[in-house]
Parts: sequence; C-alpha cells; structure tokens
Amino acid sequence: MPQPIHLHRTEQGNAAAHPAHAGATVIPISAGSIKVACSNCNLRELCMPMGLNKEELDRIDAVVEIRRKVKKGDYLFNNGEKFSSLFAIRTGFFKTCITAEDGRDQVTGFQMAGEVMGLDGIVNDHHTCDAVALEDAEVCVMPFDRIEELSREIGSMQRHVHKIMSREIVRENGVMLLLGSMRAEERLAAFLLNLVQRLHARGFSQSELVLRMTREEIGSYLGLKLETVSRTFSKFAEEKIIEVKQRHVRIISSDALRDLVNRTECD
Amino acid sequence: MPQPIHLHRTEQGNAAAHPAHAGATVIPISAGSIKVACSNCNLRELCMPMGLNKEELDRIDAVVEIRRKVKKGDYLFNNGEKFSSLFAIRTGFFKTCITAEDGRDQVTGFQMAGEVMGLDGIVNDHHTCDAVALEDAEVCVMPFDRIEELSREIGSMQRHVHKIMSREIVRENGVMLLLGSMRAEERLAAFLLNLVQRLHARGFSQSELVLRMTREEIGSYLGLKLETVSRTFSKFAEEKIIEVKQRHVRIISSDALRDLVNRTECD
DNA sequence: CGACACCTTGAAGAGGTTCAAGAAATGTGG
DNA sequence: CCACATTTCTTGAACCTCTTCAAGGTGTCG
Repeated sequence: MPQPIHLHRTEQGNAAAHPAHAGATVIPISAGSIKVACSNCNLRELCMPMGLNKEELDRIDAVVEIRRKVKKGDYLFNNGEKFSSLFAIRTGFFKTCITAEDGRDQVTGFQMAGEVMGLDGIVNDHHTCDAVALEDAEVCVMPFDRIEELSREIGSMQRHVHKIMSREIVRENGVMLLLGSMRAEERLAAFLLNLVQRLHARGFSQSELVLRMTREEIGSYLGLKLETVSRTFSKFAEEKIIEVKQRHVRIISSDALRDLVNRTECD
Repeated sequence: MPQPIHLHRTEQGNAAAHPAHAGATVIPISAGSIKVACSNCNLRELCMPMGLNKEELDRIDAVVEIRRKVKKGDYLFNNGEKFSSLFAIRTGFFKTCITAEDGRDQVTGFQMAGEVMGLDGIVNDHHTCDAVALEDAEVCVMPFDRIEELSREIGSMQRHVHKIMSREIVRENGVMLLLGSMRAEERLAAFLLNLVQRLHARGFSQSELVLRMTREEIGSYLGLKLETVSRTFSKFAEEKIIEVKQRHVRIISSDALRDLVNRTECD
C-alpha cells in the first residue's frame, strides 16, 4: 500500500542526495563517524540487556546492522511488508496503526526513544501494521535472525528479547482495559499519565509535554472521536487539572488525573 | 486472591481423591499410563514446532514438566503470582482477565486447546492477569527456563516461541481495533466468527458452537454490558443470522456476520 | 424441589457521536 | 515576508447507541 510522500525541511545538507521515497527510504550513516555503538549508547538501559561482559557487549554492538533516518510522515514499515528486522528508536516519535479491510484505522501505540517496533511481523513473516514517524526520527535496524542467533548464545540477551515481547503483551492488556471499561475522561487521563511518565523516564519534565500526535490520532488510540478528545482537554483545562495550548500540555494536578483513572466508585 | 470453589460432576471416579483447592490444585498424572508425549500429542501442530528430527523431538517431550488438571471455576494462575511456567491447554477452555486497582475487571482473552497462556508473566517475573478455567481442563506445565534452554539449542524451537509471542501481540492488536472502532453488532459478529473459526480448526462444526462463557464475560471482553450482548444476540436471531438457545449458538449465515464486520460504508 | 446464577426484555437516561461552522496554527508559493 | 490554502483544533446542537435500572423468566445444581 503506497502512501503519500511528504517533504519536510531537513537538517542535513546532503538530504537531496537521498530522495524521500515512500517508506523505503534507507539512509545509511557513515560508519565510524556518527555511529554510536550499543555498548556506548545512552539508551542502553532501555533497549539492551544489563550485566554483560566485555566480549558480550562487543557482540551485541554487531546486532545493529545499520541506522536509518525516517522523516516526519514517512513510514518505517507498513502492513504487508516482508518482516526482517526489529527497530529500536534512537530519536523521534512513532505511531503504529492497523487498518481493517473496510479501511477502518486504529492506532495501536505511540513509541518513543528506546522502544522497539516490529514484533508484530515475526509470526507471519510480514508486518501487520504500519509504523509512521510523527517527527523526524532515527532508528537502529536489528535483523531478526541476528537477534535470534545472539539470543541462542547469550542467555541474558535471550531473556531480554522475551521480556520485550512480554512487555508489549502486558501493555496491550492495559490498553484493552482502557478501551473496554473506561469512559472518555478516564481514558484521556490515563493516556496523559502514561505519556508523561515515559517522557520523564527519558529525562523530560514530569509536568509538561508536547504532543507529537493530532487529536484524531489520540482519539483513534483511545477509541474516541477527535471532538471528544478536544472537549475533554477543554474540560480538564476548565477544571484546572491541566493547561492546554494546542499541542502543549502542562499538567497542573497529576493527582487529579490519577483520581480520575482510579475512581473508586463504580464496579 | 481466593475464589469460590465450584464443585461439578466429574467423569473420573478418582476425582474425590483430589479435593478442588482454590487455584493451586496440582494433580500430577502418573507418568507412563496417561501421559502423552508432545511428540505423540494430537495437538502437536498447534503448540510445537514442526520439522524436528527424532533426537530433537525427544528433548521437546522433556519440556512438559507435568500435567495439571484445573476444575471449572478454578484459577490456573492469578495476578501477582510468581511466574515460572507457560501453560499449553490440552483440554478445556479458559479466560484470562486483568483487574484494575479500583476493582474494574477486563477479560483479555478466551483460550482453547493448543493455545498457550502465561506470556504476560515473563517481563516482571510475576503474572499480571488471572487465568480461570471455564470448564474442567488439563494443561501442560512448561517451565520457562526449560523452554529458554531448549530454545538456545534448537533453532526451530526458538523461532516457535517467538512466533507464539508475536501471534499474541497481533491478536491483541485486533482486539484493540474491535474495541476502539466497532459498534456492538460488529463486535459480537467478529467475536462469533473468531470463535467458530478457532473451533473449526480443532475439528468442531463450522456453524454450531456452545459458548463456554457467560454474557457478562463476553461483554467484558467486547467492552459491552451483558444486557447489550443479550440484546444483540436476540437481534441477530430475529434477523435469522443465528439461532440462540442460551449458550447454544447456530450460525445460519456467516456471510451476514462477515458483512457486519466488514461493513463497507463509513470511514 | 428450591436456591442461585444466568439470561431476556422494557423504559428512561447518559455519554459520545455526528454534523456544522468558525478559529487558530501551519505550510506554500509568489 | 506576506497572502493564501490547508490542516488542525474548538465549540455548539441534535441525535443515537449503549448503559442503567428494573422486573420477570429460564436453566442448573445440590
């Protein structure tokens, strides 16, 4: 499924040499100069196993075949595409979404630095969702057969891969709870708390965030219409729980948000 | 979390010797007599990798530490419990559900013979959901460290484990689409089609099924109230799409159900 | 048989959607 | 750099789907 080509301003002088092909754009980064080894990456705690010896660390560096830049609006991979690699986000922000036969569309997640995408592709050797960059991004491409090879040889690597997959299953369980049993306000509160918590774990503010996605994308993720998302933002602002100015959100009372999510009344 | 003990008629004379303890009941099956090796199990295609040689098959048999019987209403494992094993269903029917802090409850899946449960426990070494038998059941207990060991040594086993986890991720993606963007009728239609398709793959009828769960459990899974589930069943029956008599459902027109799910109109 | 869990159905009500219009921000091209 | 087009966001009003509350029916199990 082809997608529109978006052209955006680029920070790189040589970008013109890499025409922005839809989705398939692969921009190798000259080895040695820009490349950062996994063993030396500041995201290591997020995407690599801990407690490795020197030799193991060196081998893990070899998991990343290449780095790839993805411009805002471009696809990292899309539904139906042959699966071969997992992708660890170095910088940038993504959404993943699935499309039903009738064209209906569901955002299944938002991913940020240190998180892994592509797990859906393992079972049928083809991706079953689209991964779209919501801002200019850079990912580490990790060929899955290389990951499996290394997993067979290094126990902690194997356990790490299993944990990543299990974590995704648990995350999706949580989204099912949200979609299946929460009302609009609770959903949005849970969403904001989750986002800000993940951002905080990456060194950002505990109370301020910039949404990388539209109201419509938030709505799709939360099973709501964009108007409902907008209205709920306004309601929170009116109640002085948050301040909203377009995509800038400041959380005034995270306690109030938590109360909304864990409302002790019903059920 | 203790749960009520349900006593039901049993097909086995020796059942009285195994009082139905809540959840923790472990009933070893005398090796040799009843035990069926994985390599000889008629569910092999469902839960074991294909294309193994004799020696590998023998080793895989050793993955199953024990078999365990779970009576209807009992817990196979519950939220918070230490994780140590995955469980492959031999017979019976389960639901898995998560409980929010405020007591809200969400059924995250229904599992039948050949399907694997427990993947949620890997990431934090503790289960994050409950697994409840909806009918008397028997599962193969597969210690996860044994699975990992074998995965390191047999490539096809490793790939198989990865596929099982990826399949669960893809399944949950589908549930998110259902919960996030479908209306009641569409949800129930999708649910019935999915159930009957899985049952058919196990040799049951393509058009008739017996629901193992209550309207309330269906509702929880589909993000609907039990009354809505009941009404929707009645509506389908009125439209001669299905026949419903309590938990017995006969699908008269699976095309009509498919049309409901893939309604080509909106979005 | 009697108790209990489960299911069905009706009527009223709430929460979210839909439709519509306009405002604000962003990007585009001259 | 400004004017215009486009996308995104907000808000109101009517509507609809699903929920809630209530009552009665059906089935099951000890």
